[in-house]
Amino acid sequence: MGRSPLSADETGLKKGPWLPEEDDKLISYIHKHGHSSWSALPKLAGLNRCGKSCRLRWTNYLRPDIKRGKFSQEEEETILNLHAVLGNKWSMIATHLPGRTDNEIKNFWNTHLKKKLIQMGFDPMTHRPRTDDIFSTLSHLMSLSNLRGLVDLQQQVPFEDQQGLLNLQAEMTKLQLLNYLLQPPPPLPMSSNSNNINLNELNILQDFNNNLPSLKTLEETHFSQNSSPIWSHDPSPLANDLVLNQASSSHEQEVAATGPEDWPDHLFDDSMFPFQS
DNA sequence: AACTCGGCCAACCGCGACAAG
DNA sequence: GCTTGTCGCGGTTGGCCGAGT
Repeated sequence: MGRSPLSADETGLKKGPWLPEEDDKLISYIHKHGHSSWSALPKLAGLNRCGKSCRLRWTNYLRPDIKRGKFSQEEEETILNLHAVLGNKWSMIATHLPGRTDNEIKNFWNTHLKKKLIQMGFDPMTHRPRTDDIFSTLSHLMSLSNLRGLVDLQQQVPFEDQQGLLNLQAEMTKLQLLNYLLQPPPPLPMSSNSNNINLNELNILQDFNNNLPSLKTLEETHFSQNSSPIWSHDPSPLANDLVLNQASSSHEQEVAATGPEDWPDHLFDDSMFPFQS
């Protein structure tokens, strides 16, 4: 894994850091002939490297339009915003940052931005407050509203409070399903060409990201309105759409399209409720 | 001065997508 | 439809370098 310490592999091709002479050969060849075939290029250019290595060296380092130096605040914000929508699609993010390579952005993300988000208490993959924090904050809600203990609990509360309890449970279950569908980072609903994200789908994701109520809002709303459904606060109707969009299989779509009361038991297994154990 | 540690980045690997035969 | 070759992407890591002890 990673860069081999060896200078050449079993095929006799050189590996490891590039020498200035090699760079010169590659640049000179590409300036004269272009790079229509990377696999054929090394031989034609007189390089003892594999085509893959040449392509990487050119695209990540030698290309004339590469911008060097620190990322600006604007670039940093662009990366954060795009990552929130696209996830680890570095090449797609790079298309929005002229002069920056996917590798450079990936490195910047892994060494700076990811740590920054973690320090701020955000999950770097979902850009939401850390899941464990969510669960610790809401655990007291769930202790009042144990989905699997619904019947028992219902028998212990006055009849007039039961509808509120049901509402809360339904909405918490929805939140759980959403969380389930969003983690790991949402698989993008791609069109046939994986490099061309469907703009409508992108807009839905962006809108959802912008409109998803924060945990604080959810909690405040719930406590102020007591038993009102948490998701009724959502100013956007996109939450339900997103659940449907994130459901990649027909079965998931079927589940998402129905109400929590219709969802199958396997959605409520222990893995869905880490805060209960 | 010598050593350790951690951050950073260039470059490698594996894999999936795609095209051609 | 299957196989093979090529390309591009994302994840990973070796090694350099500066800061700290």
